[in-house]
Formats: sequence, structure tokens, C-alpha cells
Amino acid sequence: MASERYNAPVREKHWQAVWAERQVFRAKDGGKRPKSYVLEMFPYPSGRIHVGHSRNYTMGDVLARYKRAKGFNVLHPMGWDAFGMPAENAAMEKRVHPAKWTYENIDVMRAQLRSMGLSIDWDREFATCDPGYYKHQQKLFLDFLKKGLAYRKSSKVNWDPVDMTVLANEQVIDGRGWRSGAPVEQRDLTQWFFRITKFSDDLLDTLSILDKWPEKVRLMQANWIGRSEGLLVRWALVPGTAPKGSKELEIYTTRPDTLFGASFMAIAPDHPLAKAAAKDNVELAAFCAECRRSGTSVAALESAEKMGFDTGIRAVHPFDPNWHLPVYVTNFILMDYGTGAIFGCPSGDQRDLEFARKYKLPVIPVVMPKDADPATFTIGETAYTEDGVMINSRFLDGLDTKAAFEAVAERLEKEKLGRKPVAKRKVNYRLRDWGISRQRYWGCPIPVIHCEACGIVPVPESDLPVLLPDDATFDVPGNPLERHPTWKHVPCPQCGKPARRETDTMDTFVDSSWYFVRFTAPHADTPVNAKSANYWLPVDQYIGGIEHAILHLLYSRFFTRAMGATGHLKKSLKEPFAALFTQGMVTHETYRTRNGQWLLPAEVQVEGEGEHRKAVQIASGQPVLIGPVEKMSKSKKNIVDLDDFISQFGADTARWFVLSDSPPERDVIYTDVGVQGARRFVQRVWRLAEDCAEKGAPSGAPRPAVFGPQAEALRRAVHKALNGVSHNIEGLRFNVAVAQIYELANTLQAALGGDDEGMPWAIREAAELLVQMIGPMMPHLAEDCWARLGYNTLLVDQPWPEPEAALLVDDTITIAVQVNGKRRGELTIARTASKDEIEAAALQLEPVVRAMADRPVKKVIVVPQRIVNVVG
RNA sequence: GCGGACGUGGUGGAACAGGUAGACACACAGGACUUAAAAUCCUGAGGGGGAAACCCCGUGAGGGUUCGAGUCCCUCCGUCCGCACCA
Repeated sequence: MASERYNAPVREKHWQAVWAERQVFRAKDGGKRPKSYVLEMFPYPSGRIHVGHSRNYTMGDVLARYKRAKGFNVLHPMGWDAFGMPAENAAMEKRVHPAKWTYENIDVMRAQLRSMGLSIDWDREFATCDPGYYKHQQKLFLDFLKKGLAYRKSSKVNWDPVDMTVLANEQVIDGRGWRSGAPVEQRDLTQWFFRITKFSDDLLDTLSILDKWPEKVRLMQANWIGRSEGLLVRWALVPGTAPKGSKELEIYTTRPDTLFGASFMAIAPDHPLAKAAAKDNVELAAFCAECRRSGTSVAALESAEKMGFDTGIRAVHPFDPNWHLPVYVTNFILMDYGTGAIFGCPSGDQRDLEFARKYKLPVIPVVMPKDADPATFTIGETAYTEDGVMINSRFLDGLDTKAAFEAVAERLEKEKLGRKPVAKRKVNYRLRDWGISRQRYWGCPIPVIHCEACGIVPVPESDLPVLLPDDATFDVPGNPLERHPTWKHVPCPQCGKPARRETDTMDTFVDSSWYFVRFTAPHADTPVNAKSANYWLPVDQYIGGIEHAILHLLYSRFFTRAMGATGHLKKSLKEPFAALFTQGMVTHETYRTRNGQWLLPAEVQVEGEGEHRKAVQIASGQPVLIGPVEKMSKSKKNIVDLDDFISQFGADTARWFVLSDSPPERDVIYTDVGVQGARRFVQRVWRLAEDCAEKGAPSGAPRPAVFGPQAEALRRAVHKALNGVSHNIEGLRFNVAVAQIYELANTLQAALGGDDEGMPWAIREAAELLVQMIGPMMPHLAEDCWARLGYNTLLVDQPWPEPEAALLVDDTITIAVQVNGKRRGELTIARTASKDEIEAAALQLEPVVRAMADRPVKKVIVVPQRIVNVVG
């Protein structure tokens, strides 16, 4: 019996050094083995790694190690998503340069990740703030610019007047800047954009081939792209009612079938027609200003009452020159969707209905359910938005919704207003082009120069990278690049006259949109090495949080296409990530003092159970409020530091814990007892390996010709477990693989007492296979046990074992026997038994006879190898 | 409002493809070892009835399909997530 304990922290350091020295995880292009690119979303270097972060990397590492053992040439890299606001905030608050802050964090976090024993090829590491990375990003930008995939336009932005910066929508909370708390203004700014909408259809259509992506993510992306098919319809304006020069109004509709239910037109406050009309109408101008002020934040939209202002303008119904409809400016029409104008059909749209009721506009039912009576069908408080049969619609009456759509489209396409047709079909998208300008210092400079004479001039490629100045100041709000005394002043590359650098930097989502490409050749002097990219891409398994389901993944998909269009990637590479897995978070209780200060779990002592649980602050003895379980985050301090954890329990315990119990896509709650369980198992495996080394046959012992029944049973259990664990790792069902390993450990431990024929050999085999199975999950422990079993090779170099097929199927099996669907007994019978044999045996079973009493057997269902159901 | 997912013991969860529900783990109870504790090992356990054999009930609720439903279909309840004036 082993009496010592496994000293995880010490042994883990040892094995990490061995792996590093042998460079076992270095990936090389090419070779005979099939490739596998395993990638976890790279971290932002925020400071330190906590146990919450570790789950993502552990899952990727299990897969990477498994694939390696399976004979794949594995690429498993790591880097840093290193540009971004937190570094600048630190610069403002702590007077430390963003670069220094970032690189120091990287040093700390790299050491922490290394201590997890990840099978990373560290030679490929880079940070997106390295000039050696962003240089190539600037080159990509210039190529996008050339191809028209990058452009400048004026657009509305959220402007924080205190921090003097543009805010993303997520950074606006209740209409206020998330940092400054100042009310956010809407401003028109000229910004840089990527033309993601050029690929709208492709981005949508290709979702269907991403069969290894979660359905949920594909759906979210499809909704985000938001394709709709409709009709652009031009309405003439009644002369005399419209401002000079305004003769028509173009609207977008997906429901042209409801055209005869129209009772008003609605346009956005920023619509050109609204602006023109407001010139001569003070009240209207005031109304438009009011609409703009209420903003576009979510909160504002939710609370805003639907309001309209009758401009006095009248529009002519396309099918009836005598039918005139009022044109309202409203606060609920968006200028940047469709044409910023609609016709309102109150009976077919809830929002239009509410508007019509408020302004006493007609409500004409035009669609009714198939079985309704047109004489009695009316619209009450709810619009009828389903498909149905047309009524009150002249030539459409009696048609179904789809046919009516077509009929209207066909007629209006032939009608002429002026010289052009009244209507044309139009596919519309919710997706907008991607605004990438940020008025920040800590980002990739946009490599263009503004010249009064030449306009926008790209920085010559030979001048790349456009480096960030080291001596920026962060003591006042605003863009440090803009106020830097010299940086932006440069001669125009074309005419040589004084010109000005672009001081906007790129959204950090740009950095993370192609890093996975760069990993395939991180030292290449062009952005991409075609040979390496072609070899490694696409990423075979991508793992990360669901919070990136839309933006990051969509942007990366765009980049793959844009890089294809600019010749950096081959065009046949449609998708960057062949398989995607979104893992759940690690959550933890939160703790606060009476005055609302967050406390680390390490600062808190918790006692009692259930409702009697109480917590006190260790340092002060003061009571602590136990808050809800939430995702581990720095801001709420409900984190367990990885260094603390590893020095206490070791990396393998952390890895095992985050893989156990909860399905990987679901959240797992961090609890001390859960960790104890993982730690106990680490020790148990270690002792078990020792015991097996003692009681099992020596390594390399010849396989006995005959196994007794117990040894045979053990072997069957082991090979079945191996089969199950292999499948479950491949399917990323780590929690089930863990359970099967537990089960095997139990079986093996129980078998240690047996002295059956061939048992020592079976025990050795079982121990070896068990150790190999835990290898991807607890690699240090497995390596240690491998050595204890008498090997001087490295486990990490061993191929993944294959189960013996003969041991996976049993000769005799036990199947359940039901009477009228209720389980009454079981039957142990040869696996190959025929239906008749099974039926005969089942009918003789004592519990079956009893349950049937004297009723006649009506029918017997026999599903060989599964079940018997006697119906009586 | 629209779209989606989920609901299984005290707890986390398992159950291939409609075929023995509750694997495995945690917590719990009893026992062994120990002067004692820790650690470790063994045993028990969905609920109810019964001394036991065994019987009844049981996967959010109700209904349906089926020889058979946690799994498929319908209705409802609850929880979570995404989008949200998208025309």
C-alpha cells in the first residue's frame, strides 16, 4: 500500500520542464500525419488568470493532447488580444504606460498558463499590440482599402462628451457613458468602415454548411444578418402638399400584399423629406429635434411612446390616384433601415395599429384567417399578422398572402412613375457595415494620411508599420494621438506638402479577426504565408465563450472572405472555423461587506449549511453578505486565483475539476467540496497506479493465453471504458468521460483483490490504459503514473490505445423483460439468441408468469439485445 | 413583442437512435481502521407500503401517438439566453 502522497505542485513543475526541454508541442507544417488545428479564443491580458479562465484552455488542451495521441499533427497556439481600453484606463488611473501595463500582465499570465501544463507551441506566441503583428494588420487594411472593402463615411455615433470618445452601443448604459456617467450625445462623425455587407448573402448562406457549430450560434448570426425580401415602392406626392423639389417618397415593405390596408405613411425624423418639410415648419422642426434627443439607446427606445407629427404632405396610393394618405414624421422609423420610410397598415402590424388608434386613422382589415367569415372579421386590439386570405383588397380578394405579394409586385413593376417603374424587388439586411474607428491610443493605427491637396493617401507599404508614439500622455480625456504634439504631422507621401496622419485606431475586434491565420506562420514577413495557411486552415476546433457568438465570429468570417478577395487567403477557404464549441462559465458565490465592498472568496470564511450558511470576513471578523452565484469576474471579485489554486492543489486538480460534473457547454459552480473531490481523485489514481505496479505483472510481461472469468470481466470493463472515453472526448462530453474513468477506477480497485488466472496481466493492462485515458485531462499525474508503472518513456509520446473489438461485445447479455410495458424481470441469454429463443425463455420467467396470472399472451415484442415486452 | 434553449433524487448530472430512469460524483447515514482525528476503505440510499418476497407511484403540469415515452406530437406553467420600434 502506498503511504506517501502525490506532491502535485512539485511533480507538475518537473514534467512541464521535461516537455519544454523536449519541445514535444512544437508544431511543424506538413508531414504524413493529418493536421488538426485546435484553438481556444485567446485571452485579453487583463492582469491575472483565475480558475474561471482555465476551463476554456483545459477543454482545448484535452482535445489537443488527445488528437496528438491519435496521430494528428496538432497546432495548438496561444497569444494575446492585447489592445483595448483597460490598458488606457490603467494609464489614466495608475500613470503607467499602456504598453508596460499590457506586457507585464502578459508575462504574469503566460507563466500562469504554463503552470497549467497546456500543450501549447509557445514559439508561435504573439500579442496583437506587437508592431510585428499590427504591421501586417495595417497591410491588410491598405489592401481592403484598395478593394473598396474599407471606406470612410459619415455616421451617427454615441459620443461621450466627458471622455471625448466614441462609445460602442454596449458602452452606453441608460443613455450614459459607462465610465464618465455623462449623458451620451448622438454625433455625426466621419468614420472608417469595413464593407461587411458586401458578403451579407454569403455570410448567411454559408451558415448552413457549418454543421459543427451550435445551432444556437448559427441562428443568432442569421438573425443578426436579418435578411428580408420585400419591395421598394415609389409613391407620388400630391402637388402643393409637398416641399419644393419633393415629388415622391420611396418606401420599403415586406408586405406589399397589405397595400390596400394602408392608412398612413411614416418617415424617420432624419429622412430628407422630413428635413425639407421642417424648413418651413417650426413645430415640425422642434418635433424632429425632440426625436433625435431621446436617442437610440435600448432604454430610450423601450420607454419612448410612439409619436407622430402630420407633415401635411399627402402621398398618392400606387393603385388609386384618388386615394391620398397623410405623411407623418414618427419617432419609431429608423433612417438606416430600408429607405427610412414605410406605409402603415394598421390591421396587419401591431405597431401601426397602435399608431392608428392614437391618431384616429382608419383600420382596414385586408388579411383574415383562412376559415374566417369576411362579413364579421374585424380587428380589435391585436393586428392580424399571420398569412391568410385577402379581403377588402380589390383585385387581390380571395388570394392567399404569397400570391397577393406576387400579384402586387408584378403589377407595380410594370407601372411607371416618371420614367421608372413604381416598384422593384429588394432584399434588405439588418446587418450594417462595421465601423472600426476608435478615438483611442491603445489600438492599431489606421495607416492613412489626410492631405488637403491629395485627399486620403494610404501610407506607403514601405513605411509600415505606422508605430504608436511611445510618449503619449494620458492625464486628460480625449484621444492621446490627436493631441500628441508631433506624431500626426507628416508630409504627404504623394505631394510632400504638410499633411496629417489619421489619428483613429482600429476597433480591437479587428485584431482578433485574423489572429488564427497569423498563428499558422507567426514569423512570416507578409501577413500570411500561403503554404502554412493552406496547410493548417481552417481551425478544426474552436472553443470559446458564447458571448462572442455574434460579433467576433461574424467579423472573423468576414475577414476570411475579405482576405480571400485581397489574395491573402485562397478563395476556396470559405469558413475560418470548421467546428465551434461554446463552453460554459465557471461561477462562484459573491461576497460583500455591509457597506457594499466586494470580497474575494479567499478573504471570507463560510460556515454552516443551507439556510444557516453564514460568512465572515477573516481579517475583521465582520459578517459578510452572501450574494448570488455569478460568472467569475474581476469586478465582483468572486474569483479564485490560479496561482493560489495550483500551489495548493496542483494544475491537474484544477483541470479535473473544471471538466467534471457539469456538461462543458453549461456553467459549472465552483465549490470547495467539488475541488476536494477532484483532489481526492488525483491522490487515488496515484495510489492505484502504485498498487497496480505491485500487484500487476511487470511491464512487458507476455500476455497469458487464458484469462479466468474475473480477469476477463476486468478486461471487458477496461476496453469498454476506453471505447467510451475515446468517443466522449471526441464529442467534447468531458463530464461523461470523467464519469467513465471514475467507474473504471472503481472496477480496477475492486479487482485488485482477485487472484484469477491471468489477473496480474489484466491488472497491468487496466492500469496502463487508465493512465493513458487520464493523460489528456491530467497530463502531469498521468506522466508520473506512467513512470511508476515502470516505463522510462514519456506518456505524452504514446499513441492513443485502441480497444480490442472482441472485448466490446459480450457473449451473454442481460435484457429487461416487461409485461404490458412494466419491467418485471430480466433475462440473461446468449447475445446471438434468436427471437424465438428469447421469447420462449422470457415466457418461462417466474415474474412474467406471475404478472400474467392466467391471462392469455396476446403478443410478444422481442427486440434482440434490447428488450422483451409481453402483452397480455 | 419576435426567436431559441432548458425543466430528471438533497445537489451537479447520466441515459447511443423510442427499449431496465437515476450511471458517475458531491452531500448524507451506518460500519471498519485509529488512543483520537485526518486520510483511507466497506455498506446503504428516488418516494411510499411491507419483516421479507414483492407491490404501488415517479423525469415541471395535463393530454396524445406507441407493445413501450425522460426521449416524439399538442396545450399550459416555470427558468434562462439572444434580438428588439427592422417596416
